[in-house]
Amino acid sequence: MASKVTIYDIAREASVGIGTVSRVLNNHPSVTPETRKRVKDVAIRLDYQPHTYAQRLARRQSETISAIIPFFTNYFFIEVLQGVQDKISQLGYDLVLYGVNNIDQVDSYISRALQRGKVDGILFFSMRLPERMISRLKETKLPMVLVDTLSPEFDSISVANAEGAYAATTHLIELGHRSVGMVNAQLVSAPAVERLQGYKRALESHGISYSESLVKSGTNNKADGFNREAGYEAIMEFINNGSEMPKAFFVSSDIQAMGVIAALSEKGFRVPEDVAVVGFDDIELARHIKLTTMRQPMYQMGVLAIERLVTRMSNPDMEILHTTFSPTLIVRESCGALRRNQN
Amino acid sequence: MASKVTIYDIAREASVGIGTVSRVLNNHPSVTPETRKRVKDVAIRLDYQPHTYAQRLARRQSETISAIIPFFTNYFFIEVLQGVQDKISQLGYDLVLYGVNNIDQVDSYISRALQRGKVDGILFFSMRLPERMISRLKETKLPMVLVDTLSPEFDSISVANAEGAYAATTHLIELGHRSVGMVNAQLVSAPAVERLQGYKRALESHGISYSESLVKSGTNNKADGFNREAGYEAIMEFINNGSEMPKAFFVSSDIQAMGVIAALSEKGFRVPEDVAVVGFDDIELARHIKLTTMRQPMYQMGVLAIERLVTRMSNPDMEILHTTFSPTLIVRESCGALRRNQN
DNA sequence: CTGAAAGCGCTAACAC
DNA sequence: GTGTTAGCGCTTTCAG
Repeated sequence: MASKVTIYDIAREASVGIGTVSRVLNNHPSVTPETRKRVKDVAIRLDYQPHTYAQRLARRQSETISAIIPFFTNYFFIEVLQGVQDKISQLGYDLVLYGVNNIDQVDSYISRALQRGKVDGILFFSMRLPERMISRLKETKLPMVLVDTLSPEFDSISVANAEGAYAATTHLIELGHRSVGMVNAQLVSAPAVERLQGYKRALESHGISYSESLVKSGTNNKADGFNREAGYEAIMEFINNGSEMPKAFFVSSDIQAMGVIAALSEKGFRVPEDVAVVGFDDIELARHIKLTTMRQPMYQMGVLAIERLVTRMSNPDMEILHTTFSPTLIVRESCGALRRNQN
Repeated sequence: MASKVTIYDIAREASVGIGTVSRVLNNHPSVTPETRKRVKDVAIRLDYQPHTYAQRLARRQSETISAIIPFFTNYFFIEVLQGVQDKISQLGYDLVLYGVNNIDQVDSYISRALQRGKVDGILFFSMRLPERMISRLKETKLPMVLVDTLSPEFDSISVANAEGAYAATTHLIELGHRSVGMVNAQLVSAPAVERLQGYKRALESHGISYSESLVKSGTNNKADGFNREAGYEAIMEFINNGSEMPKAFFVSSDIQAMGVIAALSEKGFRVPEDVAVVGFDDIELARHIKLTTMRQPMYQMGVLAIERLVTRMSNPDMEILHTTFSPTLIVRESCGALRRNQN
């Protein structure tokens, strides 16, 4: 029998008014210890459970946060999501998930999250925020934080792409490489642009001149070029162009690095002996294929995203904050550093 | 300014009662076309949005489904989740996600989902349903469907493990192998038991006698032995035992197969030339490492899970249904079949 | 400190 | 057809 116990039942059994019951249940101070105990006992005996939606309606608060995430970035978001989930349930909030399989769903999900009273805040992941939505979002004043994407109008949590690319490239240079190429994603993507900058800067700081012919992207633009095939194609371009193969590559994502390595070994280049490779992201896969890469603190980013959101909720006029995390270099075998050390 | 428009505002502006407004908004038939239009126009002009929780309270329906999923099965659930999400939003429901990072969270999440009126149904993934929860679940009569796990008391969607194992093993046998071993997970896991059965049955049907010494598990029991290290260890056991290495392996999961292949190549066995391997799951990784495996129709399972749940919701006394999907063999390079064909 | 009463915004049964 | 009214279950004044 589904418990249909309401505060009225408790009030009757405990011979008090519903107001008192409500106070007890919400730990309101002004209740005598005696009545408090009496009410509590009855509540437990009756196995009372509050009706979530009645509370939400009366409190004018949803205790719910929704996350709009692209399912196609898979690896990244799943780890961030774990941080989000842990923090969110620690706070007693609910997480309603809007997983985007198709970019067209974004608008409708935003609209849904915007329904009056529906959620207290939104987390928006990895996608460009549609221009036409910004004003609506601003109007409703619904707190939102962006994760892995940017907009001057909203708080954001992201990763220092340029810095990470700088570190990755520098690592390769310090390993003795003077000829380091880059396999990048499409430049429509902000992270791709930033990672390219970091790469250039690293070259520059080490007195190596930048050569456009050493950076390739592939043509497959699924996920803005952050995909395995694009990595594969990029290497093939080097080969088909007859250009000389660099001795090292910084690749803008691990998943592309997969393709890079496949193409390389298909063409007889050994990694890392002939060509060293460093990726970006540290997806779970990276560990398995022993890829040296830049790790983003994904779980932490999730946790912080919720913390920031909650802060914003209780402090709507707080100045907008953009936080960027520094990725850390994870040295595995694909860069050749370990082997070198052993000698 | 956040729209605070209620049906009262609409009623006033359109000079009708709130009942009529509600009827129009809910497409109730008994309203004149004229008033219907008038009300609709006002609603649009005022940018009216229903208050979700007021509706849920009044309708005694949450239009929400919650999914309790283990985050540690990563690859599998994320694909299933896409099916779940697509179907769920097509039905206009909300998905509240309870991601389990730690098995202890299960009880508390179930309790939360069980809160009066909170959700219309639950999807429970991949984990053993805690015994002590079964009676509570039954009592509340809240519809629930299990995905990738079983209990006689609830509807379930799962994969035909024995059948898949049979197919995988048979494939190896048909490739000419008479000595095929199995690397299995821990037998506390139902899928592991079933996959072992399928393996045995395949041997038997092809007149090959089963030998216990050909199946190993490794000792790492994280995720019930469905992990990379366990696969690695299993192969090492073969080597340390001095037992002869089988020429082919059926491995109970792709992630274990990763470890198997790593161990094999570390010990100088080439895959598939020296040892053929077939996995199970077809996680995304499998494609990258060219692993032959048994594919589970994950997206479809997600879609069906929601369909089943919705059916159960509108038909509580329906007989309990257990659906099993047949996995399909995906031939890639690790089994040696492709190479063979080329000859 | 506590009870009564007035909402929160919507649905649905009931009259006319 | 349409307006009125009574809830849905809880929170929160407002008296006392």
